[in-house]
Amino acid sequence: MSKKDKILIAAQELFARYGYAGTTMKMVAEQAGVASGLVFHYFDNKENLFMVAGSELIDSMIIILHSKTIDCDNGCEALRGFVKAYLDFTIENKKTFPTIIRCSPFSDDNPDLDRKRIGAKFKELIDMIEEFLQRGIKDGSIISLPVSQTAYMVYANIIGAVRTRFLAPYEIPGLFDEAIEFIMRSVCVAPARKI
Amino acid sequence: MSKKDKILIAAQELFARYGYAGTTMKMVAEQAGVASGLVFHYFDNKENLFMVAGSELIDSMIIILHSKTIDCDNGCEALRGFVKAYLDFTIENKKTFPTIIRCSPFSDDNPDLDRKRIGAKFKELIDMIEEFLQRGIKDGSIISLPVSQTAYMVYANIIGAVRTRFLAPYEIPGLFDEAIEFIMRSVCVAPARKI
Amino acid sequence: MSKKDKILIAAQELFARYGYAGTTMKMVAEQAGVASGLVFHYFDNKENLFMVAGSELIDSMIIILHSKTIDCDNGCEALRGFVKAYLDFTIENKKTFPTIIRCSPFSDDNPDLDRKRIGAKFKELIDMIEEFLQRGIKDGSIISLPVSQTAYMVYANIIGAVRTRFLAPYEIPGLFDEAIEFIMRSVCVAPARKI
Amino acid sequence: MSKKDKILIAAQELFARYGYAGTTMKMVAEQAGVASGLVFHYFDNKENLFMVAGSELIDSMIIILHSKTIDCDNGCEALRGFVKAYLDFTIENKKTFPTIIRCSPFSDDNPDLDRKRIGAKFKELIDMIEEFLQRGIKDGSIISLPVSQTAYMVYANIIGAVRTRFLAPYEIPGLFDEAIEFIMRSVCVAPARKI
DNA sequence: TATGAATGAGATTTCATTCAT
DNA sequence: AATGAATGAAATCTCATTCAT
Repeated sequence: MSKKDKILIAAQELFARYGYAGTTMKMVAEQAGVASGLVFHYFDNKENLFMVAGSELIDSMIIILHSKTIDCDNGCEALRGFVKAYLDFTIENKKTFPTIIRCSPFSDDNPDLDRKRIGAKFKELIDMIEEFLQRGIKDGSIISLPVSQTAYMVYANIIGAVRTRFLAPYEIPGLFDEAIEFIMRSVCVAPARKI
Repeated sequence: MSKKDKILIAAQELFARYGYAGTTMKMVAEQAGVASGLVFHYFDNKENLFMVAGSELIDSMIIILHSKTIDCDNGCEALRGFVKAYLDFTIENKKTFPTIIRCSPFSDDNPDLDRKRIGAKFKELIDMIEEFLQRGIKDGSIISLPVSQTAYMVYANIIGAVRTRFLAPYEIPGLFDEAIEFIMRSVCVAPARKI
Repeated sequence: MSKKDKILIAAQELFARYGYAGTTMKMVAEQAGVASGLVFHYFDNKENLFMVAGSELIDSMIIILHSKTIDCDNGCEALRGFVKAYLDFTIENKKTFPTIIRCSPFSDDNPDLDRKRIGAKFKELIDMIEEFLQRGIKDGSIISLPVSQTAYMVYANIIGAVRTRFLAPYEIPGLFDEAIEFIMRSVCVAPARKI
Repeated sequence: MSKKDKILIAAQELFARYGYAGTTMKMVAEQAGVASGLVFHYFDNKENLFMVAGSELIDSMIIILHSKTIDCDNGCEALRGFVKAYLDFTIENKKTFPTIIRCSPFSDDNPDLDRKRIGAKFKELIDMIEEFLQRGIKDGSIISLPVSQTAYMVYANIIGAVRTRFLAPYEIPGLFDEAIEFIMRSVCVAPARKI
């Protein structure tokens, strides 16, 4: 692995564990096994390193989310696939995922950071949800509802579930499964409820 | 107002706007119009000031939430009352509310902070939700569901909605109203759906 | 006991345990059970409090040393009595005695302090020793030696023994007894050695 | 000279003159002609700087003491050589030597400091004295006496003499010479007394 | 590309001291 | 005599960043 990659991975893990302010450039250099100057050589400054570290994680997540929702039968199934894939991704990347939490526009970590670039990527996720909702309403698998606000609420559910699991000290078995059901119940035309 | 109170209010506003790391003790002292030493005289250190600032806000919120849910007809209505009162509170205290976000156990701001004391207060909120769910299931206003996980998910919805409104750069009209409907649809026995 | 006395005793104990820099005026006030302002009311400032605390201890020691050496048969016995009384005093006042160590001109604690007044009292001790030596040389109980330098060396022995016992982490049984013998051997005409 | 060395020398001189509390890291940086951050870069914190400054001085002293006592004819001569070399060292290093006084376990400067590491080095000195005494008793140059306690007392003499010279405001010509004689008289089999 | 010495602004915290009551 | 709120200078320490090599 190149030293540049080592730095990026170190940054992703450290920002995940210690937050933006709690992570120093020296810590990143040490964990990556390089001189501190090299971190600046490749990433210019701390904010940029943080944003690149986050971007890179989100990009890989977005690719997976697309692939997991590409061939779903209807809007409701696509939505379920999206939520499940998202939550699975957080578990599979539990050492680095909190960095995504922290660099998202929903973060409370360092409000001074310029999250425009990353904000756009998160918008992409919201747009995917909106699209699924729209499709579901059309194909009859999702009830009639205001798509824009609901898309944010679906995403808000994911945010909340992920934060509860990753940040809060509460241990709740089956939380992620229940998160999916919670959303489905709210937006999908439940089979049992169909006359 | 006493200087101690001035310090606390300054802290609540500054932590809300700039986060934990972004707020300095000097900023607090200046905004409160006191010497920096006085901040330490009353609050010992930055972490304690942050926790006291957060605690005090949560306490006042909890009192309101209790009063707004005390005489609801059934579990579903109590739950709706709780969620609405919570969201209303955030709007009425928009200058200071983000401090609650930041000192909550769901925060990603400074993972090193000892949030035990405050975590207990948040647990109280979760417990209120759980109790409403239980009551609703018994009185037939809420569908049968796993109360513990669902309580967390209801709270996760609130967290997500509040974060979207307070932290994210997205402007979504009617988001809070929709948040209430989203939750109600997921857990309540909707009149339209009865038989 | 008057509050003024309580403050003085608190100061003597705290300076003994934590040194000049390690003791704060607030600590003194707390241990004495008074408001911090009162410490300043009675003692003006920290340096003065330290000096008064030390002076008072030395004064009481000097009185004892005089009384214990007043009726010795010869110079050698007077010297022995002095050294023994000094060492005994340190043991009987072990909670406060280190304050004498710290405010003495032989201290390395805070070289900026003005020790003139206290230096004079220590000179009194050196003078006592010198007098005993002189008497002993005259009455034949002490060998011929340069009294001035030797007086300092006798005192140096006491200083060293006391520091070893009170400050160093070494536990040496019988050190004080041996200190007396060490001095006696060096300056007295030992009975066994008399032809 | 490297900047690291400059810092160490500045520290040794300043701690010697102003004590631990009286020396600030800024003073050290200024005297060394470097930025304050560099002092922390190399020595982490004030306590460590103090201990390293002291250690380094003691190490060089121990080497000299060994070399000056290596080929003495008997225990008494070795002891005399040790004491003389010790006192000479303090004079030759009078600008820095008080730092050794202050970081020794016999110091009253800042009782909170962790002197374990340095205490071990001082124990080495005590052990040297004990060895000389033992040798002297065996070879007949030193009288029969309890070696352990006496070793401490010999060292106590050195401590006392050095403190009187370096810290006290008393000017006593010939004090160090007399210190040697004082010790010799107390422990050695004086030629004149033989037979 | 790679190192790590070097900088210096700025943060937290401490604490002697003052002063109104 | 007694309190403790209030001040503010100064100390320790951190850390992003630069730069010579």
